[in-house]
Amino acid sequence: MFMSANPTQQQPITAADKVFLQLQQAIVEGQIAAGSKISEPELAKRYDVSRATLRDAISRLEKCHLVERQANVGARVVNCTVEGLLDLYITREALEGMACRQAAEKMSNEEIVDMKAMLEQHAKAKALQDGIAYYQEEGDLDFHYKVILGSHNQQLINILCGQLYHLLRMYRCQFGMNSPRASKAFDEHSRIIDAIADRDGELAEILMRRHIAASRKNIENKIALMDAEPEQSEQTQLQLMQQQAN
Amino acid sequence: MFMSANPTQQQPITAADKVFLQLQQAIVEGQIAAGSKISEPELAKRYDVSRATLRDAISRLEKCHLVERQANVGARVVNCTVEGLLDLYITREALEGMACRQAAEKMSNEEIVDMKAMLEQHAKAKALQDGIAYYQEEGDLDFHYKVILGSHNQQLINILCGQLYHLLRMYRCQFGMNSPRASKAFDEHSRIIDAIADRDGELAEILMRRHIAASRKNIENKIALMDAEPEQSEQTQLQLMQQQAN
DNA sequence: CTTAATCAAATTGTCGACAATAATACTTTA
DNA sequence: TAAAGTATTATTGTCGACAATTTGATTAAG
Repeated sequence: MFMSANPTQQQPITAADKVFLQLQQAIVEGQIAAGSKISEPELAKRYDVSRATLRDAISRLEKCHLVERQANVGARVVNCTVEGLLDLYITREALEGMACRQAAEKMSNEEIVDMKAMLEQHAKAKALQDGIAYYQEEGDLDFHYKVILGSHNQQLINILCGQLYHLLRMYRCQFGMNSPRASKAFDEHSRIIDAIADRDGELAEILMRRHIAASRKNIENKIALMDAEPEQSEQTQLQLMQQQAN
Repeated sequence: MFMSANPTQQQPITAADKVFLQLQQAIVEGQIAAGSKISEPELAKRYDVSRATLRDAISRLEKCHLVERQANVGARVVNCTVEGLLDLYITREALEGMACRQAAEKMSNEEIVDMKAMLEQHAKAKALQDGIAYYQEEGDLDFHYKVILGSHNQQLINILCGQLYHLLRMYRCQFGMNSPRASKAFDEHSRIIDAIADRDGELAEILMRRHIAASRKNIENKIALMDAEPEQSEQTQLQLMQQQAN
């Protein structure tokens, strides 16, 4: 099967690392509800660490924009709003577009060969009609991840892989995005790699921006559709947003 | 005179806030040397706070990419390399370009009027031949700051104002960038505002990207020039990069 | 003399307790 | 009864001390 390495997950060294990773997963998957307050004493007891260690973990969650802290008040998990999701996609369009342009200029030939091989595997899985869910989730992230790394721009890599990546995962989990655009997305990925292989940075950026903008417009359409039929509750609306973005 | 509000500087509430702001300034201005190790016991004594408080301050410095921490080893101030500077400008080009596009779509008419008024003041100061240094430094940052806020995109605002802004200031201080492009930059600012006022997001993005790319190419030219005359020391080379970027 | 191993010192990670601030419950007053 | 003020409780911010790890210095072996 695919090697589904979580791009940003480094193995934990210290105790605060472990708590950070556990909290991160709990927040991304919604076990700790979006918008809920984080109680330091409670979580310190639950994870069996001191408050100092827990605070260290929380400060790292702040770095990935998963929680927001207020002085003398405490930390809250961010709440997933439609505006926040659109803001995130706009930001990704800018950053990943530029990363793609840089990748076309800076990737080594080996890296390009590796990426083509990865896409071949995706194609096989797709043809075999199995592992599609896998491709839809991890496979898509892997592709974007490799392009970002290919930029060889530490600033872009830090922001995209270190910060926005986990927030994106959170939105995908909480809004239940299942991506029926899988086959279309695969073709788009393919053309992007071609542009990179041709060392055509300008085209590579345009294609990546379109690729991400298409997902965003998909979401916007769903929103507009929901606004036209306002008999649904807000909660149901969010659940209806399943099967859409990639 | 101008109201030179530091865009991102919120007034300190807690002790860790004060230490954070002092350390931030010290690092940006080079009083704490780039690349140097941060000794927790030493700085805790110097600023007369406990190590826990100091560690909290350091974790916030990490968020602005001013220091990098390694488990069980400690924190170091980032070192200012030419590659890092170019990476930063590339990232700004992507993010501020998109912010400018969004600003053209989302800014209120009042905001646009305010920004035009600000540019008028810059023009007066420029005509009067005084305050030019001011315009070159704070004025330029104020312009970019207003455009970023105008995007009304919290993600872009957080990344640009909360993180990259201070790193950019650090590079400007340490490389002594004085921006002789002031008058040219002023014209570019002017055209960007026109595009925003016309609600032409596509043009606004293109102009902002060119504006930032021009500064980057200016830097790259200096580098190439220095590589052609390699008799200078690396330290001297960095100092020679004065008078260039905006 | 160089390299490896061992030991000592310093630094980082973690903990529990106290102080300061915010949130809640209660009382008092109009 | 409603509103404002006060007191109580709980949470966050800060501190000093101990444990674990790294760094360097010293010694031993090749």
